[in-house]
Amino acid sequence: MAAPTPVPCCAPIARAPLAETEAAELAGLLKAVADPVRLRLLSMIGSHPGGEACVCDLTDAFDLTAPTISHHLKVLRTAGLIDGERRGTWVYYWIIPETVARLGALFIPLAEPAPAAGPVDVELLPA
Amino acid sequence: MAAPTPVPCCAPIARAPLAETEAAELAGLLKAVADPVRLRLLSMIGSHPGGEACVCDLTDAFDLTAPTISHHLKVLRTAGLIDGERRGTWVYYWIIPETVARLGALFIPLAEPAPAAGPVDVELLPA
DNA sequence: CTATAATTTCGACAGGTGTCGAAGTAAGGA
DNA sequence: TCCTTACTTCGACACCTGTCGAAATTATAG
Repeated sequence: MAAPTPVPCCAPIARAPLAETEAAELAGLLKAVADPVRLRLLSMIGSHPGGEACVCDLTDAFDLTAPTISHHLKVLRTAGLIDGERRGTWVYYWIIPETVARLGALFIPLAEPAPAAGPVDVELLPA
Repeated sequence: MAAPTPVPCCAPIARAPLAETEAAELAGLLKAVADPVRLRLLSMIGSHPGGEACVCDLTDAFDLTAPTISHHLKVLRTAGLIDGERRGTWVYYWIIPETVARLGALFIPLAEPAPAAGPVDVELLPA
């Protein structure tokens, strides 16, 4: 089974009208990520060697106080985008890839501009 | 040439630390979409037959006044997510798929849960 | 040319959000 | 035990944002 799917067009968000509750939930997730600092935090955590970063590694990269960084990390954590734990003196955070992928899945237009194998005949929209 | 890429792991956002300017720009895009009403508007426009929708079609689906809907449409348009034009009495809007796809590209973890063909050994993160 | 309908712009206001400094908590070291 | 370091919580404040009603704009119909 390689392609039982009817190869639909467009991103999921453009395929069928979003329900009210679903929209509210997704908007919450998006709000968490719709901030330059949090976007960079997420990126720094995810790209850190080992897949996790200590808060001390993150704070120095910003012109912000520790409470502010802590606040942003809390927002990301509450949204389910990262998780973390204290290990001795330091607190480490890591990305929850499932949640990140959920965001991407909303907007991807079906297939990446990747070396897709298969009968991919992507047309984004008839314009 | 089908795959000169070294098959990287993770979503782009988790691959390398986002630059400050890039983060600011992307956050702007995300802010535009981080609202339940705008998310639904985008979805309704994109899924409308013909790929475009009249404002009159959109307004009725919400418990909001026309000025408010107009405001949200303006936010989406300013962000480059939709465009529109007046045709006679009505104003029509349509999605700009490029911009939507750009959002998705940030978060997709490389390959979809699709029947990927190739030496794909996706592990999102070593947890 | 006036009336009517569709949409946008404008001003105003309540509520949400990012930031800080000060204080609190937790762990390690002298 | 007390001090220092790492991080979080708490209050406060400026600013941004979603919403509305009223008025302006654009186009069609009489």
